[in-house]
Amino acid sequence: MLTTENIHVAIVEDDHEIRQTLALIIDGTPGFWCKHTFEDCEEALKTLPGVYINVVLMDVELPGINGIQGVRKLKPQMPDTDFIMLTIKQDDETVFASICAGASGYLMKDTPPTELLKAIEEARKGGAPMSANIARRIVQSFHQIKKSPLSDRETEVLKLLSQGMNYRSVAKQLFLSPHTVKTHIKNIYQKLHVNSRGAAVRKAIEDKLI
Amino acid sequence: MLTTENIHVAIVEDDHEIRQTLALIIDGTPGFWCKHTFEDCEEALKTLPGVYINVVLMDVELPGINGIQGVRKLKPQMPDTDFIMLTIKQDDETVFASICAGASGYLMKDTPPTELLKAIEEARKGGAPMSANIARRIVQSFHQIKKSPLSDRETEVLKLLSQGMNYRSVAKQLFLSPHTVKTHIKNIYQKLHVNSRGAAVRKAIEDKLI
DNA sequence: GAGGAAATCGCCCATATGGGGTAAAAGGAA
DNA sequence: TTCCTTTTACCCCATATGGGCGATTTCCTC
Repeated sequence: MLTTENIHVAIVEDDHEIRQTLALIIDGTPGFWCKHTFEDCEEALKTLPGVYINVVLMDVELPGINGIQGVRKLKPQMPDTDFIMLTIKQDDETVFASICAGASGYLMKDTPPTELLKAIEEARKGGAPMSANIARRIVQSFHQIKKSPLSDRETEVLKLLSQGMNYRSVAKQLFLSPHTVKTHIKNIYQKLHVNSRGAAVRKAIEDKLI
Repeated sequence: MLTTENIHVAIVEDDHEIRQTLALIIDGTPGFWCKHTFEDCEEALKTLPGVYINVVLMDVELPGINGIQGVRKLKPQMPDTDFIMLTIKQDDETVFASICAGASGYLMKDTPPTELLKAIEEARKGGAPMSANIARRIVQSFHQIKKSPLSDRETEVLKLLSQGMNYRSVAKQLFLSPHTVKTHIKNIYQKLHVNSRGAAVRKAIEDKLI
């Protein structure tokens, strides 16, 4: 019965004390079982791919192969295992790199034990546990609030262009003269500092204009 | 004293019953105050920019201006206000569009009252409250492990195209004949099922190919 | 060793594109 | 009021583009 089975946890953490503390928290809680602890990724890479583990707590700042590189190597070999990064840093780069590498969650090292256990459960359930400020950072990376340099009409035109339409199709769609469409496009290019469809579409998407 | 002040909440939700239920939950809880309710974005747009509101609960599926468009219009005028989307859908597009529009959180409509209130507080504290599976979707959007249908060369060509280069420039850059570049582009179009620069660039970016 | 992508190069041709202009009406901001 | 932006519309013209063909070589897989 998977639902009543313990969650199998592994820890990769170079600091002896923290490692022991984490292991004690996990083993001291019903439903959790700390199966493996590693001092570094090199050790983890030797053992983890061959064993059954649900959640790996992975320190980010590790000597040698760091936690992010570790996840990048391990995740493809353990697609059903969830990786939760533990870190003292919370700069955007580290957070994103971890997530891109395949981590499911991202917690600060000072996360209280109860939170940590909840996070492990949440990761197992398919969630993406992360400290509130980290979640916000990720969300903010989507925001890009700066307002569009393009007018509504121009945005509309560019959107259609990005769908592969040409002057005539856009004109027909928007009930405009092809000449007008062309004027809009010229203005779009000026505003975006580009001079081709490809570059315009790219810039528009990157800047979330369309 | 901001810390002891009630959290001022507004609701935009077309379903009468849900709207009343949400308002009751909020007004029935110490520390929360439902200041406004709206049936649609049009109404909300008239009133909200002029009032003091901490958190807006915004239905996604609204008649007329939908919740995403609503947030896009409102957020720039209310940068200190947090928007939490409420939805029955959880498809990737909707989630991402919401977040890009400026939403801070994203909850399913069946979120229990206590969770909802926690989410409002969390948003106010600078977090990004979202249902576990939605958080996971966002995280997964970073993963994107699926391999490209384009060959390395084609990817290279498309990347240059997206920067605004034409056949000749690309050819020069890659030490190829313009004919070859054209052939690559034709193949790219075939593989991506498009027939123009704009659409190719768009698809490539959306599928994270370049 | 046959089949199939990938990468390279070529030609023809109708049409789309981008850059250079001009201009007028409507609406908001200074 | 004046100025600017937006939206609409038109002109000319050189060049880029996309679709239709075909071809060789290499390399990988079956």
